[in-house]
Amino acid sequence: MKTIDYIFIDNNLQIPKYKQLVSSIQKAIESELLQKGDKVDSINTICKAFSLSRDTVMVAFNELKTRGILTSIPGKGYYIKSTNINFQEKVFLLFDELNAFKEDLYNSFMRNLSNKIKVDIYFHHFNRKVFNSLITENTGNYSRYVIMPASFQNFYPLFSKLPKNRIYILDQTKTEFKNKYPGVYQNFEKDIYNALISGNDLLRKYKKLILVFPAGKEPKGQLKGFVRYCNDYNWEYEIIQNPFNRDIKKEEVYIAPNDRHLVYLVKEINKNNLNLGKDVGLISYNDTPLKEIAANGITTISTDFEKMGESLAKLIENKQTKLIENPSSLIIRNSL
Amino acid sequence: MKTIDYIFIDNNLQIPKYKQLVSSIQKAIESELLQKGDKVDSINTICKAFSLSRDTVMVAFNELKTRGILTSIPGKGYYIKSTNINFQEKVFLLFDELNAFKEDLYNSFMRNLSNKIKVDIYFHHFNRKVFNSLITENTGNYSRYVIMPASFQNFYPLFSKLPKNRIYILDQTKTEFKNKYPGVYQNFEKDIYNALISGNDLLRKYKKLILVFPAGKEPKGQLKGFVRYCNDYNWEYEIIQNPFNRDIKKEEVYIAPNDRHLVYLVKEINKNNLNLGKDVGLISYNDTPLKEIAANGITTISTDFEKMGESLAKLIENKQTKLIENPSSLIIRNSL
DNA sequence: TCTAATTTGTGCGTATGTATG
DNA sequence: GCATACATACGCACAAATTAG
Repeated sequence: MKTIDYIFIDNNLQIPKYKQLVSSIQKAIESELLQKGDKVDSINTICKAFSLSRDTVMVAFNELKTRGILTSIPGKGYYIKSTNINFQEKVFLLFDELNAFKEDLYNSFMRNLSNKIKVDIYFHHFNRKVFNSLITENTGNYSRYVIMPASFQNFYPLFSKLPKNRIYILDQTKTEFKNKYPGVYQNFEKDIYNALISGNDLLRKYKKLILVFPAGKEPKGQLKGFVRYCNDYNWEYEIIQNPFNRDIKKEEVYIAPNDRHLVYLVKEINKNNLNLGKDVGLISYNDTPLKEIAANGITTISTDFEKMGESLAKLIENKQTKLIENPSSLIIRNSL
Repeated sequence: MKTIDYIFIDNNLQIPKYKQLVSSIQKAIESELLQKGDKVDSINTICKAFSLSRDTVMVAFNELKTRGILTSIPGKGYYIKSTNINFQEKVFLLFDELNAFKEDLYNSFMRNLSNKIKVDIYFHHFNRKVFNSLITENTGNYSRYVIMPASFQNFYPLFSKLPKNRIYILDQTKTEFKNKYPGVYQNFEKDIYNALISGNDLLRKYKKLILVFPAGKEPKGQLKGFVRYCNDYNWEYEIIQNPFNRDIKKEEVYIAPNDRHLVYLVKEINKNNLNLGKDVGLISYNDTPLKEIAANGITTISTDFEKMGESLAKLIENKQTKLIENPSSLIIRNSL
């Protein structure tokens, strides 16, 4: 029988065998007995050599895989992928797209996470195929999976091979999987509804509300909440796909979730010598520092991305399984 | 024994041998070592030359056959049928940090890249250890490496195991490795120098230039270019680490590369009833759409991130090895 | 081309101890 | 005392990938 000199298993010890195996490999890396790229003995040889169950070795190797230390190639074997044994956890973070307010979310998430946790970031760009392949390709290589599903439907089957209780849904959720997966989400419908109510006094000087809703990436809850508010409070309203070539009239309020639309609207309002915040109202979505000084202050409906990052980090650090609704508010500035 | 110079098999590598064989042939076609119609060495010569099993070679050749790259003539041998290889390019993209103007750069890069190329994005957060481990851990997993080295020194040794001619330096470069690696870079010193010259007429109404330079992440070229301009044009100048608690006086111009400093300055200027663009000047760095409407328009020194993404995509698509200086300009708005 | 050996990956069943309510 | 859930450990079978002869 082959002798393996870097693994030590003691049956009488209190420590579970698979954990002894994990720390054996770690120590072998520390003492440079095992180096990057080295092949580790196969599951079968190890379980025979130490009379362990195949499963026990598998459990140990899987943990090392989720920490990024080992990698496996079916039919070939296990290899040392990284000699950095400091990370206890590796997080798979799947965003929809890179944009300005992700900066706050991501930085707050990283700041609130202990440095024993490593985060890899991916983007699916609202492309279902990319979304699918990123998840399936990275299955098994991370200890936590944080996923921003955008408005994709029916993606549970993708999760079937991910470890349960290690999945977190970010930003969006549906009633269908409430209480099914933990995470932090925006209640889009409620947020816009309540934000508009809290702006009732300021809105009174206008006659018509216009939501700019391109209907691609935007969450449908926004639309629902807007329509519900308009109906409940007897507003004349309109939903448009974009503001371009539109004749902007006095006593209109525009709600523009997209920043390029926002910039266009501000410029058009100035060009037509309309007074922003008096003749025409403007409400933006997702706050960034610059909106405080843009057009003398843009009123914004925004979820608290700092808080979202913090809540997510806490969920992961403390292994909690809550579903947290992220706070949102209307930040009132001169544009309304 | 015959020497075969276009096949490379490494038994210690984690990649299956037949896959190494497939990519050897592909790379030989790419580099025009093998051309359409060429005869490939026979299965027997290859399996003897590299001590492989006959089957291993067969598996590789069969895969190349089903992909339409090879064709076989019984009794004669294998021939290159098509040089149209569509093997999946994977790009390793290492950014410094996630921030608002990366959005433009990244989106333009992705838009200009053919969609068969996959991009994984990483961040080193100006942490040298993270920078090192991300590169070493991902060595061998990608066909292209795009690296934003920030102001790190002496990182060539890290590149030794990366495939040569597959490395691109982004955003920063040093005279030391000009002409060594292709890429797209900002000439920070020249850009700020020329931008300020192009603003000479507008600057004339002020007396003192103040650069807000936190001296951490910011490239030193900015500082050098600023000082050189001030000396060449006889300006009174000052360099401060941050604008907080500073008494802002008339006839001062602030150059604020950091957006939080920018927002603070605008608010302070308003609070002190100073007239932005008349009493006090303000120049920002890195343009984003919102800066057009912030404080009635913020004058900005900015490299063209759209162009940077486009140039980078073209370098990769066309396998060029140029080092491109990205265009930069002073975008004049009301704040100066 | 066929057969065989080795390896990872997955699924299912079983058993034991421990913690929780 | 009982039911339940969870972690640990073992055994077996089968699928799919890799490599060899």
